[in-house]
Amino acid sequence: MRPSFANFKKKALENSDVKQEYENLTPAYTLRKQLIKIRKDAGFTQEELAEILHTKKSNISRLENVNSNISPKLSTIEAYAKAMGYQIEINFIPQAKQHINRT
Amino acid sequence: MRPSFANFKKKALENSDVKQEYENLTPAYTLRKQLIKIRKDAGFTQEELAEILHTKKSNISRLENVNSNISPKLSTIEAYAKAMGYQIEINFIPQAKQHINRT
DNA sequence: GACATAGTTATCATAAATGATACCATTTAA
DNA sequence: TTAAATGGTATCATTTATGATAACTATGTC
Repeated sequence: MRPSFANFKKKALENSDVKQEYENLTPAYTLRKQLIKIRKDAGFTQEELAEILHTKKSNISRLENVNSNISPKLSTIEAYAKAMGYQIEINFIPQAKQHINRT
Repeated sequence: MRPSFANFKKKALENSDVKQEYENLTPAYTLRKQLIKIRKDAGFTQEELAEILHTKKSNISRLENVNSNISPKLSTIEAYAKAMGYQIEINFIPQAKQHINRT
């Protein structure tokens, strides 16, 4: 395989639906979508929420944006939720044991 | 009121049942209790968990300890949970509107 | 076109979480 | 009574989230 094609394949996989679906299951991704939803439902813009939290809209954007690779503090999520009229609840779900798939 | 007694009352209130119950409802407090529970249920010591997470037991203690006033990162909670065989799930619960209590 | 609104991205400074080390308290077993 | 095991506390260094500012895209309205 020529290197250029290998490189193309690698980059393609990075943006593939497989990776996309995998990332959609990540707590961080789910969280951001939830944050955006409760803000929109409450009828606030990023700038309005920022003012309530005494911060700037750019910071709210960074928090909500999927592309940002930060892992927010629990208190940040709490404050965001409270400002929009929500409490947060964290549940721990037992993981199913992984086993090798023998086809 | 003499200052010494005022000071005593202040310190007493800080440790009162009222404050205790109030803090027990906080997500941070609930979280720590949940963390400790899943670790104990899985049969691990702080030191054993620390080794899995490539860190030190003192850091695990700080994370679990109620007296510590840190607000952990989401990724930290995730890693802890995963190491003990759990996934985390964050739910947003609508807050009941506060109203002034007119007695 | 000009203008406002809503959100994004980049950068830098600051605050806070985390890592590492050391030491202390308590409990339990030899 | 020692010694090991478990957990807690304090401190410092490092990493990282957050705050603040500025510039940008995209959209809609006049």
